[in-house]
Amino acid sequence: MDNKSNESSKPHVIDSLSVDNVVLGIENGRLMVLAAKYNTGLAQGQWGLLGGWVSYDESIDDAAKRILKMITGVDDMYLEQFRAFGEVKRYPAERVVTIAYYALVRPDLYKMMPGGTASHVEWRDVHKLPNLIYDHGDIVKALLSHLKNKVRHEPIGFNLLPEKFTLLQLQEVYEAILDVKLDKPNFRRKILKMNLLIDCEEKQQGVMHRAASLYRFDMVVYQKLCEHGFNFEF
Amino acid sequence: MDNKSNESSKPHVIDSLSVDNVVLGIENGRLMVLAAKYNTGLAQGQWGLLGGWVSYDESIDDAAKRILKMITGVDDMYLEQFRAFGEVKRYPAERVVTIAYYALVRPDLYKMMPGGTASHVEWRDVHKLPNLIYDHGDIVKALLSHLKNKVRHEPIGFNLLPEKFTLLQLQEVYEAILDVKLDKPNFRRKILKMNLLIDCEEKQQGVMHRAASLYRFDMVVYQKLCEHGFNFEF
DNA sequence: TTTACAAATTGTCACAATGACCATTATGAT
DNA sequence: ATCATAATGGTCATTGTGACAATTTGTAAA
Repeated sequence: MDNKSNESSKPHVIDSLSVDNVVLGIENGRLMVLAAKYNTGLAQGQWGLLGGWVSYDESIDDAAKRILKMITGVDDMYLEQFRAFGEVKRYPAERVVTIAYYALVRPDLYKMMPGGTASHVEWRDVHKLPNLIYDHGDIVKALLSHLKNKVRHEPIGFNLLPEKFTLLQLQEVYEAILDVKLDKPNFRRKILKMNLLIDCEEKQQGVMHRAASLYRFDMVVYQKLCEHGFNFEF
Repeated sequence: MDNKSNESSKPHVIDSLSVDNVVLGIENGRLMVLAAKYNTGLAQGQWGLLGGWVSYDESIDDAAKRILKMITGVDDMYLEQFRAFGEVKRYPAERVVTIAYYALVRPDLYKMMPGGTASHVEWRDVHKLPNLIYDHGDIVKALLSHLKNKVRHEPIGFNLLPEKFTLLQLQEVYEAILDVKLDKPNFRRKILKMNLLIDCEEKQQGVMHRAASLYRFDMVVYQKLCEHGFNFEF
């Protein structure tokens, strides 16, 4: 967030430029976002995205990573730039442009260790968000709509699912993001035909019905599809 | 561009934040980009994109428009944000993050009136660009690759073609951006089937062969497809 | 041990979309 | 009239799609 605290680290930050990270994950088939409760500055006591100032001597990509780590303790998350938000009044105290980044991850994989400007960090259902500071609500909304689009042209799931997963789990990722119900047999047929998945020759464990086969992504194909795109209408 | 001149308009600009516009158009089936030759500041005498500083009291979108107008005299161009470029050393003199915008237009429609920091403005073939200042070459390259992708999911052409155009002209737009040859009958079939075009019931004039029918975009469908996307594999 | 259930998986079928072509038509120029 | 050049129309085999019905497999209750 654009939290300008009173300590004067002035020469080291660009005080008109911040970064805000939107970390998304799926829990029980619901799309969740990581929110931070701030304990200093303008945003004190309020919820917002995982943001902070860009330092003078780091790239914006590095700033996003550093800030994510500072707030959550998490180190190894792949962030992608979404876009800049630059309305004049978006930040109340002064003029601040922010660059939004996002990540798609598995909530269970990361242990949050809140630090820096945030006192808590929590997963929240994207459809039941509290009011967020500044324009962070708009950022989330814009990102969700961006993702709905993106999902149709690029494979996703690699970061959202465990290494080995069932077809239904993958389907649920799509359903959570697109917010629709899909036909199981047809989903299976289409996704299998694109050669993106490798059969692990293993079965799901501990379910009280017929166990599903486990699959993993073929990373070579995955990369290629990410670059060249494909069509996923459903 | 990120041209920090020596006049001190200091309190009015965010001196770590610039905007760079990439204006693209098609001329004789070739994709062209608008380049400016600067006459002040660090970039003096060199070619670059259409850039400048973001003022303290204008949104970044407004800054992009203002700067475009300052450099080219052109007022009514639709700009869309591409993304931010924020490597530490991208600008030599100090730390500057830039936000790239782009437009797709008809070159013949705009009369350039160079002004502000630029002495000339010229259309250049994107595949035969001179060396551009800073990371402007990278920005163009990244944008072209972004467009190749975008074109497959959203209709384009509205700003690139005259109001009334032939199917071949539209096909040439796709060919210029995708840098491939397409099959004429198949292109026709596919594009017509999506209900995006309205037959003007008019023929092309002044060609020395069978005249083609003229079409125009159905703006309602066009908007809808822009939002919801579609599949354009070819 | 049978039965009921839940979900995975396989299969079918009519229909639409695609890619690679070939064929026909229109029009100015020679 | 004939030619050159594109526009436009059509064929056809193949593949992809959506809507389902049918079958299989594993757990758990009767």
